[in-house]
Amino acid sequence: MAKRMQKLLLQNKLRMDTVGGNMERNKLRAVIYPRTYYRCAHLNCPMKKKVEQSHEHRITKIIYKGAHNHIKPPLSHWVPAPDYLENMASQIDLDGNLLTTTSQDTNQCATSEFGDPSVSSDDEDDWGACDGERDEAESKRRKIDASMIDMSAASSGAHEPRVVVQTTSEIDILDDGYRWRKYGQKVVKGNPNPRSYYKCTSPGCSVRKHVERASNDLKSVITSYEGKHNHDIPAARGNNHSNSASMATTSAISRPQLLRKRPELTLAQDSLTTSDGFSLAIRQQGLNNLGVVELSMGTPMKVSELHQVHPLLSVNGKYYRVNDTKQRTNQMPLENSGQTKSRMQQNHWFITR
DNA sequence: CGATTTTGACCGGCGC
DNA sequence: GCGCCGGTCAAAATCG
Repeated sequence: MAKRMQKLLLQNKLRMDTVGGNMERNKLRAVIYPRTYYRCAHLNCPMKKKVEQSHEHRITKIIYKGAHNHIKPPLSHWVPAPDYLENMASQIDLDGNLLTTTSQDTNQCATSEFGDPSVSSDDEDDWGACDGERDEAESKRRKIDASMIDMSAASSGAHEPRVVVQTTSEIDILDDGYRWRKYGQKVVKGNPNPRSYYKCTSPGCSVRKHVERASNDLKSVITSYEGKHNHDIPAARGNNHSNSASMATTSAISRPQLLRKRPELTLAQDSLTTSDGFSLAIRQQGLNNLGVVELSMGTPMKVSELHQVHPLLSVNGKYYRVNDTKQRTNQMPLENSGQTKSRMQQNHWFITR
């Protein structure tokens, strides 16, 4: 115990010693890993998005921050954060949203519009804090993370981007439908809150995630997923300790109960064009600020990536479990409960509840 | 008793 | 070359 306290104290000391000089590091990183910053075009909507790419224009990391505070508009999704805007181009991002512009990370300070006090340490320097007191260690850590991703992507061309989900919650672990085994816990520099490491328990599946609370906001939980599941969502087990990391620290609701509350949402193809606008939100009961994937009229949507890492989604505030049914080709039976049913054009998607 | 968590040790990359 | 650091391993402990 004393040894751990000593270690924490040492880390805090190091943190104090190494603040400053962070701007230079970030500038260097921006050159290596250009970023694109977006915010929702809707008036006063706090939803933000950050896309990090390698030089090969491969998306290595996407961070969603906040949640939309409005109903999905018929068109338009994201606009570049104005203070980062330099170059303009068209692209479609990983989750299929049509991005009308891109911007390169110049590491400039954002305006107060992006100075959301709830922003975690992972975002704050990028989205608006820029106060010169950013924690160097955190910056370094992010640099290392991005380097690992990008190096792998460059060498193999097959590395999946890391998906980072941030939420405000007293709950640590997102119940994403998969089963995880904790294999480590570490106090990382710049954050007194320990980071927990999890592996997917499915044989042969190498997906990992880590979970930590933001250092500057104890209510903010950052979950990073790495890799793609090569299997379906495991069936709910009996009333045992499945997903015990989650159950132990989060919910009093048993897992079978949770699953019963999530009707099926079936994915028939990766891409689709919607005839009606709505949003898919990575969400969990009691949690509000998880990543959001938007669908709007006429916009192609690719959710296979997200499906691989986080299959439990909500549609317009209702909970769904996403199943990849490419093997099953046709639609699943509709589970008519008398509530809303959304049927996408051309039978690509069937959403039931 | 099997599954999972805990936790100290270890490893490899990186910066100085 | 050394030390720091994040990530992982693996034995012991704990849980259900």
